[in-house]
Amino acid sequence: MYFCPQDDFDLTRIAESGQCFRWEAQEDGGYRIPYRNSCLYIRDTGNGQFELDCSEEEFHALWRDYFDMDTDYSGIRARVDKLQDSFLYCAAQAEQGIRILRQDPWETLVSFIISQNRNIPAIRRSIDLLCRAAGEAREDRRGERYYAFPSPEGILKLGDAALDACRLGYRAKYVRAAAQRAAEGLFSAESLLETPEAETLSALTGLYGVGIKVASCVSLFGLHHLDAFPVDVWIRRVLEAEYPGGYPYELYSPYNGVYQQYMFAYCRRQR
DNA sequence: AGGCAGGCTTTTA
DNA sequence: TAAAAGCCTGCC
Repeated sequence: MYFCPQDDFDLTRIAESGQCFRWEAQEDGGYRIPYRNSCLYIRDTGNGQFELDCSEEEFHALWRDYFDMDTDYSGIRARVDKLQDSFLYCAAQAEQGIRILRQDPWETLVSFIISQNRNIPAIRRSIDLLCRAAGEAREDRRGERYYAFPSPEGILKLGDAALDACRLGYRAKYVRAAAQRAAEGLFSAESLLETPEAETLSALTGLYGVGIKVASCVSLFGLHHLDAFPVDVWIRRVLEAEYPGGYPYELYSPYNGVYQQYMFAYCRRQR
């Protein structure tokens, strides 16, 4: 099918924005995207049209929500005043096309536990190894194999050696602990979607190996709390350099997380 | 109590 | 060799 988005929608900027780690770039410039029980090939044809290999029904049932098509990103960008905050204005202009995906909460939690103190290629590699080791093998619509993200039980079935082979380093014990809590029914990433936003950060930081940064990333990228504002080394530098008098969180609420994402991508592009 | 130094795996540049 | 979408532990 073909899809003509009426709002910001740039696959490459989303893929490189550091919120998702399992999109696979294809030779035709498109991407293969595994999500829940499906796997999508999507490609920008260049005429404002995107080619997808799913049915209209599946698009409306699954992918429209995944791409967060009910949120108005151009409207969110338009809230930034060019004169009042020229830095954020430039960042949002430069990174126009980014959206915050509605990703699976469990996958997002494990992914950002794995992300700590590592660069993006290393994160992607570990997640891929984990999916191959513990995820269910499936076939996409082209008959190519892909792996679902492993359940807590799937991760627990791995022995220490198998988990170490995923190159998680000292994070392996954090991943195992989260899987343990989930398997025991003491924690549910999915249920946080129904939890009041104010309680989610403490619920997440209660997990071994989850600090405020990882919890904020899970809130933003896994629970779609668009006001969550992860502060990592890049954002810390930006806040020091561009907002010496303090960053105006209240002004940009409830979309601080979206603006954070523009700034993050913009800064990394300048490197 | 709350802040800070040191350590942690592995990969990449 | 240093840095990388950090966090835990122990010390003060």
